[in-house]
Amino acid sequence: MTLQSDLPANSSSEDIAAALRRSILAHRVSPGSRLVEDEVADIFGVGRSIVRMALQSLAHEGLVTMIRNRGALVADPGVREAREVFETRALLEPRTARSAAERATAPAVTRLRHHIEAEHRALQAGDLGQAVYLSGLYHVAIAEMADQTTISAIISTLVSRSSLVVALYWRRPQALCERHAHHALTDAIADGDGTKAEDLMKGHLLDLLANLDLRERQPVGGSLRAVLLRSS
Amino acid sequence: MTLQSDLPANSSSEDIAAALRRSILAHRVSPGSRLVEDEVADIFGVGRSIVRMALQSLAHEGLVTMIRNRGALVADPGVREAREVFETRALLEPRTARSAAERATAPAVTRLRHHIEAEHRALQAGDLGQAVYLSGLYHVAIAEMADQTTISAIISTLVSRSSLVVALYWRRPQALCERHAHHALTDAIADGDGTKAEDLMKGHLLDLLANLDLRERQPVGGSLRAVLLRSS
DNA sequence: TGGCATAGGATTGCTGACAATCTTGACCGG
DNA sequence: CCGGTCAAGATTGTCAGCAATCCTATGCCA
Repeated sequence: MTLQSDLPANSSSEDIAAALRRSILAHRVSPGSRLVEDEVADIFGVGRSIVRMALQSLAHEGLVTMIRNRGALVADPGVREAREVFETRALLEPRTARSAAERATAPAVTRLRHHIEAEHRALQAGDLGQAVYLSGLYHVAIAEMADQTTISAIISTLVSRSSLVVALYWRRPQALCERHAHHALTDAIADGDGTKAEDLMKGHLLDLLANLDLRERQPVGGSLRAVLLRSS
Repeated sequence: MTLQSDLPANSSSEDIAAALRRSILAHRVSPGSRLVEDEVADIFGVGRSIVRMALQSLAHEGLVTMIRNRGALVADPGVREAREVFETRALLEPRTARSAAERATAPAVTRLRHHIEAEHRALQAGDLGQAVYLSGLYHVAIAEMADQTTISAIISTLVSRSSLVVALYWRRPQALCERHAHHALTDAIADGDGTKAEDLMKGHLLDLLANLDLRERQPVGGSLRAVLLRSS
């Protein structure tokens, strides 16, 4: 496991959860990897109880799977969950994009464009994982513009899980569609055109789902033994 | 704090969380009440770590608010959150009801009717809290019929939070509308009429929202001191 | 060789104790 | 009488250690 920790020395469980989350969403640890409590605790320089709390948080978000007496794994969503996550987003995000457009402010739109730029830079630097992570932040930023904390929180976890799904099922290495979709959507929001924003978001999500390769797949990772058994 | 514990002696954190959840949803503990770790631990005969995990679970569900160094309170949603919870349900549940209708099976419909009967009995017994709890289970049962675990889980937490909202903002002591709405909805599902089920669910949720008294309200509960200060 | 039992190591589950923090109530000066 | 300060009690936060559990690998036997 290679987690860059930025050494916050003694940090709270939320700090640890955030650091782990970033690593998972940016695909620096792959789905199915074990997250051993002692190991994580040593990396961040904290006790195991802190790590346990952080892992439980991530488990509630669906980023980590905890199995009793066996520990925590980075979640490894199947095709069914992959589909469900995007279907749920399709129910929530279009309407939310409309609300965001209806109450768009100049600084908020600027923030959206900065998100897109950062994502673009990551792509050009070849860091696909980081780009996916930033792309998720863009969607969360829209949800926050809509000023509905409840929906915003739900979308945030769905976006997180989408990042795992993309790590496992994404078909095309370079997703050029992304950039255009986000640009067009941002323009609609900047114009305050709620209907257009709603439509664009809906199309964008369907597009993402269509670009997944949702064929049944053997669960990846797990123990080394499982990997070797599978390759034989 | 009066929590009936049914004494499962040494139970897991999920058992404790479930017991606490029931007590909260059935309005046996009021929003704003403190949930002291030692106290809960004694009631259920377990250690504090177990209780901590259970409380953290409930916090993630939005039923409990945890404040660092100050402990856990039963959540006390404001009018804004009340509205948002129902708005989110209005986005998710109608479509889910349609799916449920489209794949309805006879035993599942029977289960729905049993839910309604149980709710009815609770109402007649005068246990409004229990009735609200069972009414929530009815909605969750529909979500489960739709066979979408992701949406189902989200709806489940939203329904839980709705129960808190009802405890705080419900306008009319006897909600007769409920029974008719649930009956009609069940009929539509039994007939496999997805469109009708979707419409009925939408109307039902709007109806619920309309029956809330969403005027700004001083936060209830908390410390006794806060209560007394407010009444002066 | 292949299947099965078993010992060893690794990891998690949990408890008790102690430190850190907050609340409460009394005290004191104005 | 009022406001502020401070100590005592209550409660949470964290850690270290031990027990329980599971995985792995070795050895045995057919």
